Amino acid sequence: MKNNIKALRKELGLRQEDMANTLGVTRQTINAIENEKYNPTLELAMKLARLLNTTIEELFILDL
Amino acid sequence: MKNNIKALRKELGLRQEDMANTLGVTRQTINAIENEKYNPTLELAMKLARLLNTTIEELFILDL
DNA sequence: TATGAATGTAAATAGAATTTGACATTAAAT
DNA sequence: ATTTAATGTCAAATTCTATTTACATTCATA
Repeated sequence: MKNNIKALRKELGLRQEDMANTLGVTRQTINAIENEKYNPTLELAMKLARLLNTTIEELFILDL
Repeated sequence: MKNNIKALRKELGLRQEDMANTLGVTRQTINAIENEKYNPTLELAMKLARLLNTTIEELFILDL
């Protein structure tokens, strides 16, 4: 499961902490998802996609 | 978080147990997701969407 | 090169997803 | 009306996600 959160995040000029605050999670959670430490829940992933003005399918790539 | 898994599943003539088997989870997990008992992980949600020939965005509706 | 801001990371813990096993309910068909 | 398949549900145990706290590392810039 890869993703391009970091690229999209930087396009918007946001820090991990900014995203964490607006999504109501911690900075470490955002960091862990960006660096593919684990799979987020669907709801958090959808909020992430919405914040980054994109879709789940464009944000996350299920490698299989 | 609503979804239309049941409708799409029946269009394909699949049972909950069929989906569970192909996705490598238990029937109870499929049932719980269909009946909105909890949010699945992103990976499972993506596999579900792929199995049902649709996208996350069309399968799940984040009510907010 | 030194300083601060942003990011990476780790361990412990809490909390939620999923499994297991079992039983109840519904739907379909005989 | 019976039987069987399919679905709904529940409790306990397990696995994994997510939080918290804390410290290390990278990166930019003075």
